[in-house]
Amino acid sequence: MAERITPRSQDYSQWYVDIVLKAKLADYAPVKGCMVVRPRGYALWERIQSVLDAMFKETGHSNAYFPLLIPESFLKREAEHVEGFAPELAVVTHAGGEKLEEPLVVRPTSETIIWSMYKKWVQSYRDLPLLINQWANVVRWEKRTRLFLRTTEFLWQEGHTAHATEAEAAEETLRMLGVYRRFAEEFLALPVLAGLKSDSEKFAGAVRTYSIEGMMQDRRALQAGTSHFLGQNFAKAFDVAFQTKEGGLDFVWATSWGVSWRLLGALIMTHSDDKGLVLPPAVAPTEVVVVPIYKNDTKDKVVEFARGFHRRLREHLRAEIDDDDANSPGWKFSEWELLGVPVRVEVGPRDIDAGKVVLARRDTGEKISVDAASAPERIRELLAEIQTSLFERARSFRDKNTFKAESFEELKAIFDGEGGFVEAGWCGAVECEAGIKEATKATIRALPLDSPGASGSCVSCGKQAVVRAVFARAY
RNA sequence: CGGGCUGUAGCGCAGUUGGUAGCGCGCAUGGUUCGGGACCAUGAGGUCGCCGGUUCAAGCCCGGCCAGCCCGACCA
Repeated sequence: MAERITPRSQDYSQWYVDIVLKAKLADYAPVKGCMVVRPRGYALWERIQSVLDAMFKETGHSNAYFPLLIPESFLKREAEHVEGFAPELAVVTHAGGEKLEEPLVVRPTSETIIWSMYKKWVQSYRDLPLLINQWANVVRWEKRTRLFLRTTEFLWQEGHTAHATEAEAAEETLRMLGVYRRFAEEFLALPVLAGLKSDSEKFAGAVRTYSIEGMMQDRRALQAGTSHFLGQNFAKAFDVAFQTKEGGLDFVWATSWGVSWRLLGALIMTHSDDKGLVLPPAVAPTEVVVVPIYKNDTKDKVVEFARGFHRRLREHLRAEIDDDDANSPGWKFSEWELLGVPVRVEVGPRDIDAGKVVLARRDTGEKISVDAASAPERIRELLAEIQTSLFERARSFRDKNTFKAESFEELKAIFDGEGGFVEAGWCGAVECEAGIKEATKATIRALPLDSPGASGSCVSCGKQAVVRAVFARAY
């Protein structure tokens, strides 16, 4: 039977859920809000991990691991931090058959336990910088969950760095934002807007929060990664001071930054279509699949050829072959499209006789017949083309749906319509930000880093703007 | 935490005025097929979300509970 995917035009949310379930990326777990990542989804996460991890190492970071359970009192040391996270904590009160003296919080993020350790490890400027990342699971008891985008438990990485100077920490914050941006654009083919968060959107306990924001196909924004400049907030809360080179005593300057498996949600909602998943080749666990097409009398010849061809492909590519007898070629075509494999090779008796194979692109559906001998090279070119083309397509969609608004009426009109990213002047007042959210459901996604700065008047109150802000409805 | 919807085979669903459960897909076996989701035959698979009530009899009626998803407010 056709595994029907709800079309995007009919119900975008349901389309997203259908893709996740039917492309076998994940499934609902028995616990509310929790999700099982299936092998096809986990393979994607592993690709993300391996590339990002290499980028972190290149920028001087090392991996470590801190415990899942955090003494409840640690969370309370930083006032804003506890206020921000308290409502969504899972707390262990009993263990080993007894009530615990002090409840243990299942980490919603690891700043507090990490800074409690940094206190032991940092005495001198010679101990700095401390550049540590961890790959971990965290738990946040969210009211409303969505596969990959917001689950009760999720996998992520969190970098936590300690520096001797404010400037160095500020530089680190932006460096890692840059790493995220480059990773999103070059690897995931996601064009992202990099910028500063407004105070109301910043991380609980941060001085400044930066993020990268992608535009999904429904024109809503998705925060795809964050990098926080924490100032000396956590150093003060955990009393992490060090001897400076000059002999003085100073609190350490900090950053933290993270991306989660939410990136998979961003990938899906940016590139996929009504036939299923569409993956950028760089992230696709399988880059190319070979589908032999045969009748009874040609089966041996075709399968043998296809297997040989597959072996050649495997020398340089992540290649699979689907020579399962149970399904027809048409069924296989649809199935591999659903699973998002970027290039499909079709090999039948006609092709073999002509010394050709057919290459089918997942992103455009286009098919070309090429010489079998040069096909592996042609496939590699095609994969590169697909990678570029997906990025360009997404960027062009985003640019087409990015607007400037000079007045509240203009801004409102855009969000009364299809929405998108709207750049507008902002005076910096929380009342104006809240008023716009009230009227349009759009929030400030970012104050763009490459923005020309203040110009014109605030889109809400009309006073002199201090920054240009990008508004959008967000996930 | 509000609003909506839904719990019946692995999945999607039907089940009439209450009468003791069925369809499609999938799955298993065998055979025929195979260039865009093939077909035939045979077969396996169910404490109808849970508890209680009404009744000779409950998937269906009544009461309560639980769970899940989707939509909002809050968040990666």
